[in-house]
Amino acid sequence: MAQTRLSDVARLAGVSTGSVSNFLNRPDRVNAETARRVSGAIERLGYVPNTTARQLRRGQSEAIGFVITDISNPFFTTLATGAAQAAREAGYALLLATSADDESGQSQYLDVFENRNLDGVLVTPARTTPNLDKLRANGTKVVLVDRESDDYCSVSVDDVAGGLAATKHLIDVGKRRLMFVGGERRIQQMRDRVSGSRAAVLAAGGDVTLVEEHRETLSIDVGREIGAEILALPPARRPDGVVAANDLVALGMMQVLSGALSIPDDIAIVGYDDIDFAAASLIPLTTVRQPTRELGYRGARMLIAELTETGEHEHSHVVFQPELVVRASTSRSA
Amino acid sequence: MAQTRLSDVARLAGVSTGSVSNFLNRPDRVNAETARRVSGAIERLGYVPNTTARQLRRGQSEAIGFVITDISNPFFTTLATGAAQAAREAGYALLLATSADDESGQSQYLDVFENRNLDGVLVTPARTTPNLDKLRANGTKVVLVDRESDDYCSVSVDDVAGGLAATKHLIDVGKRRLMFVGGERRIQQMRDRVSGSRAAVLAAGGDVTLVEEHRETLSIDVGREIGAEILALPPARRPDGVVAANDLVALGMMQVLSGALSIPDDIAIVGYDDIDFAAASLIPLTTVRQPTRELGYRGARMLIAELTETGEHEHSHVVFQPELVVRASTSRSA
DNA sequence: TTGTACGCGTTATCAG
DNA sequence: CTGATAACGCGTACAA
Repeated sequence: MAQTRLSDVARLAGVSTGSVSNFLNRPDRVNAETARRVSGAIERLGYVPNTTARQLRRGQSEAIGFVITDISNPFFTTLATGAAQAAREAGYALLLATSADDESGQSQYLDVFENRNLDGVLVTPARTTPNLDKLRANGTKVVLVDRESDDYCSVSVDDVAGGLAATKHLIDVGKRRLMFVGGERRIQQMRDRVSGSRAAVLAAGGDVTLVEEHRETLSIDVGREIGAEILALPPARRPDGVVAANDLVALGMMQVLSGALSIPDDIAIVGYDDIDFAAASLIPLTTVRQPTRELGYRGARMLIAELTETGEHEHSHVVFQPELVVRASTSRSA
Repeated sequence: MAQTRLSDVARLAGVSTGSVSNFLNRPDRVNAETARRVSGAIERLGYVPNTTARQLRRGQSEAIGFVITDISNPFFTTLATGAAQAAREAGYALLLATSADDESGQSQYLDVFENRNLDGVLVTPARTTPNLDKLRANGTKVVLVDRESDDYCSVSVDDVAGGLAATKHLIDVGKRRLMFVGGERRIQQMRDRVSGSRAAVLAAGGDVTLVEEHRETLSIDVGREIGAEILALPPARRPDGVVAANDLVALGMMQVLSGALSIPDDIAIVGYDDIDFAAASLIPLTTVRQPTRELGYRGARMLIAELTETGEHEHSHVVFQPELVVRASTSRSA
């Protein structure tokens, strides 16, 4: 496609390639007349610099990656929106990839980026833990989002507090037979939310019970399944309060349950994340709000800071506090 | 940092760089013994080829781009999922970008990719029409998704049929005072849906009326606004049937309306797209289903085909038919 | 079959 | 401030 290159511009402008490059990258080092001519030539030729060559030369891509483990969950896309904004502001490209849980069951996860020599990646909790150390050894910076670790920079939310707040709220509105619906126990995040939930139950004293239900994935469909299971139970054994580990399951459960039971009277439901659809439900969903966009934004900022900083790097950790948003799914007055 | 390179592998294996390269790219041209040693050296060094250099040399990136105009709309993420799968299958990377409607009001749209020398991009309808011709002149292939044009390959859905089906359905269930809620009229897609809707009204004869409401964006919030406006109307002037141009607005409207009116008796609502949340609503939403994932998948396949084909290119166009999915928001029996 | 050498388009260094 | 030139890491003729 006969790409017009730097040297073409130089020739047309009657200057050297060095000057064109300078004009592009350090405009202050080139005199006005030269600048004018170069700029004119670029215009006339419709020249667009070749990023690949620049990358090769500079040894960096000015691009960061973010793999979305579940793109159908608005929580992750909101995270991505925040990250994208930070990237844009800093002149970085954000390479989004969807995690490939392909047929073989093999999750490719970060392999997608293995090759694409990004300057850094944002990593969220997932079933399959990628080999972060290998990535780092290859010179790629890593920042953990919505997850903590001593070995990496991270931005996260206090999940123990979230689980606790959700559960305490149910107890406060008079619920006693509680159920916690969570995801993979392997994910630290899930363990934290559960332990917050347990702590709340413990603090409430003897008459509150908590049963736990864990599923591999937390989707609307899974929510429907669990809802159906609850309906199949004899009424006396049904929970009267549910803490769901994300809004998707909560919404799915609520759909099924609202047909047969009264929400929040017979059964109250708390979700997690506060995705847009939580507030938009016909019975608005009480949920634990995470500063989702902010999470993505700060994570990306942190990553870019690490990329541009000189000298020794010190891992930093930001922990946000979640906020319980009370709506009609747990409270008549909300 | 000190990235291990091809020559390091060559030295350790005791062969030339050419042989290592051959081993990597045309394994058939290298003898077994050499292959063994190269492979061993790669293993030992943890060598990963530098994609940037390869790109520069080969003049292509094996990456395609897709910009999501509204990442908070699951319709687009589903589209992306389909495209991602096709890309993955073909060994391409899919670069997702979120369209930057930044503060300045300037939509950057495809500019994000301008520089990143992708082999091709997938383009969806948007307020700002990017300069596709310029992109193409630069050697980047373009395929339109969910939108048609003679000058580019495209995958789309028959929007006239969709608007018609939705509207006819409302008329069939006895609605007479219809309302169409659409987005920017500049977008061809919107015009098509409206004209389908009008055609249905016309076909129904005299006693059916249709009012149109157009908004710049079609979000849950906008749906709530319009819902509130409807409630503010004197009952006799309220529509009894609404066709919304996407599920988001429909869901937002339904939330507000369901508080004061009976759905579908007082007012029936049809959405568009069939995102997951349409079926998951407490009153499941009747909607016009688009083969969304398939749309993304086919678009990407088409693009990749164009990239790998030799000889003359012939633009191809695939048009899917939408399917009305009847649920409780328009029919008691559903 | 394998090795050598050159070039992809850019940036950075270093004289001038 | 500008120009020449050497890398960046890899792929591929071409020669051996």
